[in-house]
Amino acid sequence: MFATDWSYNDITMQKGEATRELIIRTSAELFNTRGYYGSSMSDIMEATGLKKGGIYNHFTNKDEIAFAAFDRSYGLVLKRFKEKLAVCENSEQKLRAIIEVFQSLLTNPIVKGGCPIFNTAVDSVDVHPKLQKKAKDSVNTLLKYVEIKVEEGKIENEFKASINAANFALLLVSTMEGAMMVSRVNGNHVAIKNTAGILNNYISTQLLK
Amino acid sequence: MFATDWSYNDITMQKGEATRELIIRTSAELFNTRGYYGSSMSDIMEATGLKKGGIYNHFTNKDEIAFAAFDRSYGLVLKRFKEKLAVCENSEQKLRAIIEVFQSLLTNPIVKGGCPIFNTAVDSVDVHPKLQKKAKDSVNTLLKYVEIKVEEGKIENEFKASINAANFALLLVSTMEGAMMVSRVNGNHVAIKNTAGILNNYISTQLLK
DNA sequence: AATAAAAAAGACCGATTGGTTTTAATTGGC
DNA sequence: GCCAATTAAAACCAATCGGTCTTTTTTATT
Repeated sequence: MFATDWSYNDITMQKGEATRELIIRTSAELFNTRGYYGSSMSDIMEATGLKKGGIYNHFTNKDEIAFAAFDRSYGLVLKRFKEKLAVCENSEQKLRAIIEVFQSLLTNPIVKGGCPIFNTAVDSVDVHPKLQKKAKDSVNTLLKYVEIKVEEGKIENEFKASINAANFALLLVSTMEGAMMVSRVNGNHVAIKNTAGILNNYISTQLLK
Repeated sequence: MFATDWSYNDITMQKGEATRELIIRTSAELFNTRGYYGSSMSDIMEATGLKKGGIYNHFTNKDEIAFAAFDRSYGLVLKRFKEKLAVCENSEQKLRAIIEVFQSLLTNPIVKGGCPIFNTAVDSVDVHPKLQKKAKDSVNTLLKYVEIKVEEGKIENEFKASINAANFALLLVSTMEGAMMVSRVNGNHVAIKNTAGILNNYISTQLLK
């Protein structure tokens, strides 16, 4: 500890590091709500309160900011999944927790604007290959994560052996993400809430033994 | 008919009208693949082969092009739904046809880039209020369209009376749209195909009496 | 073929884009 | 409290953005 300490989230760091975090945190929200091309360096300057020199002292270009912002958002989403699932006692609870986390991305956002993984995927496809690659990998990691939870439920004899884990994961993720889009464009949480209810019911009637 | 006739899709028109159509048709594809801010006037100039003067002779600004492009795409999507459903003999066939149309938006695109309704919704939310309003209305029209088909199936005694038409419509549309996003970012049709299969199975086991 | 109107090209515009470089201020270890 | 290093501001840059305006070309009518 020194006379001049800088901190965010109780983590002590040097000033430079703190500024870097500020830029990432701020631009993550910009990118997630307005997209890559919808967020200009001027927007980032205004949102952070820094001037161009202050920003480019920490990043070589806009792309690097976008990558760091995505990595942060993606990490936080995965973290929320892991934390919520850690306190579950069985696979049924875990699947319901997954649905709840998706819902929470809108109702209690990690980063304003919904799911940063899918937002980045949609935002980058066909226009930003590098960002698209990152988003693609993340989407598929998320799908695999859910698939494993379903598979575990089958092994534990909670879920019917006949169900296809990969397909159910795809259904769950696609549906929640689609519903988030509907909710976002409508500016309310009706779609995501109803969809969560439908999926929870599907678990009860189709998945459980 | 005159000495100099211009045509597109067997429709005879004046040259001006033909150019206007060309601009709309071309920019609709640009906007659907790259988004509003991802498509510049220069892009539209290059894709149409026209210079700035030629384009602004038909539209007052970029917004008007985007609106016209969206209206066209939206109209074509609705048209495809209506045409495919017109030859169905019952509500079950109609619901399966709806799923097929969603799938076809990727496999046999009306406009390259997937579903123009959802793409525009995601693209415009929080950054382009006017476009967002159009997209929002279209999303909800589409949801209502599906809901009515489900409701009809209940009246015809094909579907269980217990099912919630609005909720099922939301499930179907959200799921197919989410799966389209997964397919797009992965650059293949695996997700949309599998999801269509799951939903068709859902109809068989949950909806039908 | 002449002509008025419509259409398209081309030159131009200020503002903004992402990015660089130079200068000034702050910071942290001694 | 000094000094080097880090950090950030300020000024600057070429390129591109959406858009306007004038001129030229093409079209449609007589």
